[in-house]
Amino acid sequence: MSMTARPKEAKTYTITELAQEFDVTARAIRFYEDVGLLEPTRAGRNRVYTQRDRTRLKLTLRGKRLGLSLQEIKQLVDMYDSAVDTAPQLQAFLGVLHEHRLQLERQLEDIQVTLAEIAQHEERCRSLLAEAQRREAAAAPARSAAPPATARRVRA
Amino acid sequence: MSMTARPKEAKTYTITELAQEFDVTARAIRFYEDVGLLEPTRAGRNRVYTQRDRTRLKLTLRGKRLGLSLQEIKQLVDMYDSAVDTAPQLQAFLGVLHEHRLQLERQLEDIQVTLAEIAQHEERCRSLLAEAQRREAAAAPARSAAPPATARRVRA
DNA sequence: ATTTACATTTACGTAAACGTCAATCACAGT
DNA sequence: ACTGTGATTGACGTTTACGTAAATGTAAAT
Repeated sequence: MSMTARPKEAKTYTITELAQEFDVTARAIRFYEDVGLLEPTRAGRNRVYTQRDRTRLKLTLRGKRLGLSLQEIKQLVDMYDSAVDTAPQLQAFLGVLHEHRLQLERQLEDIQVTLAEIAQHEERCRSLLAEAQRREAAAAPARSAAPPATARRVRA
Repeated sequence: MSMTARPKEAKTYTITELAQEFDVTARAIRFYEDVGLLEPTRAGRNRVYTQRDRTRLKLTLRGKRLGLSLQEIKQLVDMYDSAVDTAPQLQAFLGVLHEHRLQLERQLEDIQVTLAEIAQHEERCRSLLAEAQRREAAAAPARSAAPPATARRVRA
């Protein structure tokens, strides 16, 4: 029986593994540790990241894509896996969640508006392009074997 | 007849008007001018913003909410109201639009995933809250006239 | 003619989020 | 024992996006 599977020990990651998986630099990952977002253990000198760290890194990068600061991300992530049980704590948590949701909903609106605008631009662009190609066809009549240079520069 | 309406001259804005309308500082607006996002004319020393400037400012702030840098915003906004007519230009434009759309779609996914997670957190939170309130009711029996202090701290 | 109240310009300051060395350390291969 | 190869640790540098303070101008109110 092969012994490659070790169910006892939870899967861990090195810094380069995480860096490659999420396409960030090791420097960035260490920086996230300085900020308090990650808390890897050590194997001698080297960092060892747990599954929890991996998840928090993932959430961190998602937060960044959404335009949050590392501090904001830390607040949220910390809340998300901290144990709250008293009523005031829970109320505060709900308040933060509500705020976060409102912000995301505003952002969602921004995105949808922008996507609609992009669709319009694309449409206009394609019609202008068709027109330009008609002009070109009229200017360079009857040459189907060797296509014009500019037309070849079109990317797929 | 009142002469407050002057259809000849297009509506313009002062820097403070725009600052108030969009809730940003005048400093920020001037900074956007340094970057090349706005090009107000002058009335003597003072800046005069056209409708076009207002629109570009609006787009700028929306871009910021989406996490774009001012440089990225400038590229996009410049493209959007620049006149392109040659085929290669149009192709390049379409390429940029495509990239922008891909990024927005990724962001939209991030947002939807996060909103779903928030909904879960809220649900769990409310159930824990209900439980906490049951515990509290058991600990402080029969006191409906003067509600307990902690329960009063709950925000609307 | 002052005072008041903004708007502008110039310039330095700053917080965030890393990048970029340089030096040290540790271990694997030869 | 020597030599990479890669991780770590300072420490300083950089870019972005303004904030903030000081000096100046200027139009309006008293």
